[in-house]
Amino acid sequence: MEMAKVIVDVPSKDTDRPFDYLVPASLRPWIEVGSRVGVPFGHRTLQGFVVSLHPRPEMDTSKMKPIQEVLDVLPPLSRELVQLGEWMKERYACRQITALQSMLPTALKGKAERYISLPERSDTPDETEGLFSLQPESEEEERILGFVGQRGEVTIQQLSRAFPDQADVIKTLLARGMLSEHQQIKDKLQKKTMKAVELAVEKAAAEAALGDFPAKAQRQREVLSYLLEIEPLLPISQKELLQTLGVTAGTVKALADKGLIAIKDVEVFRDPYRGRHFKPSEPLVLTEEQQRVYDKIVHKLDERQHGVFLLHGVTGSGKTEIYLQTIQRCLQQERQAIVLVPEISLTPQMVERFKARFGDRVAVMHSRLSDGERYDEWRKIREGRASVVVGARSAVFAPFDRLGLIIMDEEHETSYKQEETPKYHARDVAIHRAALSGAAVILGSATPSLESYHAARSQAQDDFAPVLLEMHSRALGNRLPEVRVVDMREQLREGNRSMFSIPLHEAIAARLERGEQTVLLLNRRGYSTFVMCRSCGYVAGCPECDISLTYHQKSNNLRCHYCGYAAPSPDVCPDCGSEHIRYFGTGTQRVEEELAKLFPGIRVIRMDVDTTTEKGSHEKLLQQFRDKKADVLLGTQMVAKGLDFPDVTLVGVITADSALNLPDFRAAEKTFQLLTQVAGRAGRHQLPGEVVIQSYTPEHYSIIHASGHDYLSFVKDELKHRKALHYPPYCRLILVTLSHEQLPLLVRTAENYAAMVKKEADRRGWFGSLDRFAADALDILGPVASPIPRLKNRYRFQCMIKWRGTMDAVSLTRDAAEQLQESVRDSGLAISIDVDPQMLM
DNA sequence: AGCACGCCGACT
DNA sequence: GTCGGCGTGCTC
Repeated sequence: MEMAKVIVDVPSKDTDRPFDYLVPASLRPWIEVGSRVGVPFGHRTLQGFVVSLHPRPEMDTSKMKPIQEVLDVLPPLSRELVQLGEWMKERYACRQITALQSMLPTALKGKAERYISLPERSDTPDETEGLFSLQPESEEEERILGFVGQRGEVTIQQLSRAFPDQADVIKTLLARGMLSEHQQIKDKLQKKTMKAVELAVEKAAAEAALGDFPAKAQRQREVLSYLLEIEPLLPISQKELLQTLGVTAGTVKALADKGLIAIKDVEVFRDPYRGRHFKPSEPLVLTEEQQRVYDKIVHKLDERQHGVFLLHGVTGSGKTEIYLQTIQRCLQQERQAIVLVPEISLTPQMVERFKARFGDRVAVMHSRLSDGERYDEWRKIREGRASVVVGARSAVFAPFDRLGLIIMDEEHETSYKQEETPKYHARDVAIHRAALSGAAVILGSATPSLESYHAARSQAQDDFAPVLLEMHSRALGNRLPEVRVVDMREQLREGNRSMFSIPLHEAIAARLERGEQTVLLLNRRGYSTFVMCRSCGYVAGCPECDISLTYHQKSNNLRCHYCGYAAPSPDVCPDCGSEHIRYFGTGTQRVEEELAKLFPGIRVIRMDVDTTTEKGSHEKLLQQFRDKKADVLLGTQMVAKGLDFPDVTLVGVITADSALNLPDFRAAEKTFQLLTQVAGRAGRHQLPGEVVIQSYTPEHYSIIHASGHDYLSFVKDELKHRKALHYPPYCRLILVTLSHEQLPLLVRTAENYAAMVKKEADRRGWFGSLDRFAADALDILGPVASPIPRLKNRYRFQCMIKWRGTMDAVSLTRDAAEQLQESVRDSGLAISIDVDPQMLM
């Protein structure tokens, strides 16, 4: 019989490998590489993915179990995606099942459902027959058997709801073979859930139970008294409970079996969405510059070979039209295309441009879709009803079978890096996926990441290094806007203490007079609105995460934006009792207030996390601005992205350098990118544009070069710094974060870890300063406390590994982590590995 | 991750 | 002796 290798849905070290199963002849026609199957695993049935098929296995098949069921008519993964999963496992040090699961909509994360039924009559007597009675021995048993017999098949949940406190009787019936159980995978077509725990009995009853608990059940007692003590109004997360009390899931389950507590699946969140209609559009005539770029890409498409292009084009140079026309070519070849855009710019206007050109053949994947809607879009792709997908990061896994082109717009955006496991970068995944299917990749940006630009310029004999394509002029022939940098220190010296400099003030006034519009950007990165006491310096912080709480005006409370902790905003200082406690930071509200003071009657639309949380509010605000219902659009980063309004002739940046001093080696790059993006918002049409940038460090090269629209000079300066300090693109990084509840143990363990990595690298002759001219080099920095030193009651330490060369540094760090996990018996230790991290703070 | 197995300390 | 909690190890 044929056999299949299957990756099962258990994300742990021991099970992170294929398991062998027999392929029953009856299922054979439905099983391919990439099929989702239900397989017996230990005492349960699990979901798994077929990663290979073997017609005539040479190994011993006697111990193998057969695949139990096939879950889909069309395999949800292609051979190529399965291969991509293997690559991700090595590249990002994640579990293979985690990589595969991340490619699919959550609707396809099936879980076994346990069904109870009456056993089939068999002629051959069961061996248990002599030992047990096959007749019901009590009225209770009779009632249960009757209930099951009447329905034919029931779930455990139904049965235990109908017969509460009869778990033991049911178990006995199962053991005697009078009831039989089978498991089947059921798709989770609903929302995201987590296991949560709550008391199942009245408080008094629980306290009573606590009293006459067996002395032995110490752990259970702890759990129960903890629940009584904190008295949660809602079920609390099982995971957190286990971490807090240092108990195992078994203990919690024992309590649940006793009926004292209940374990439930609780919905985490959900949000709906609605579609729209689109006017058709025709291809535009390309400029000479666009045509040259187009020809190069199409040449590669026609070869049907893997190729990567870095399309560097100034804002307004018409990159989108290049995307549209290359996609058209790709479709003519009967191949399919993926368009990746940053989550934040995946607006209806953006989608409209693609739908207008390609109609129904466009599927859209964005994070605001509900699981059900996302599943529908996914099926549209899988079943061949769509041949173009426009989507955020995860759309790179769209289940096309004849992929010809992957486009990544705003290639430099950090949101292409997934911050949860698997911590992949969509750019790298895109390039590797394209290599597997002979597709072309276009990375487009006005401000390419230094990694991509450096790779393109150095043109190593690496297949994956992009070919550089440049567009220097705007498609409509208009000029880039004038940029004026205002030195805010000088303003202060001249006695202007307002957050608006005189030039910006005058420029806004002029726009108001002429009936033109203004976009104001508040670079809030690096600022937060925290609460501080001006008498004693007390700052309200999160009790579990050691970071300051953020003030939210709408709800007048303080929140931790890492763990979600919320507390009412204090009226008096909790430390010294002073009333001089207030919130600090340059919030958009404050700018709005000041604008109203300076320009009475000014109409402002404010766009920030507070005003755009509601579904659709983002688009609504932009539409109002487009309809000229306001003079000023004021916002954070989100106003810098891809917006295109004809009457905007002024862009003001309130503080350009607020992010420059952050402990992040990409601070200058991010500042330059943001300023360049936002400057590109002005004067895109007939009216000439003006940009005013306010800065406290106007001499900084990122600000000087942004004001001169001079990407090349910026790159030159920035690369000098990167080279001197050994940062990407001159080396690669791996960030290893260790966390534990106990600080001393954590520190010891982290030091151990660094020593282990050092020792192993040394053994291979890699370890040492990157200053040396060795081809293979590795340095490890730390351990040091993480930028977030404590999160959800766990201390965090990190090591930064810098490396270059052809070595496998990822497996080195991963192996060391696993070795360490084994040596520290305490399971409370968590180690996270982030390959090529984006967020360093 | 779950679930059975088996060790070992508190009860009849 | 035996019941049951809780750590250990395995899953094709």
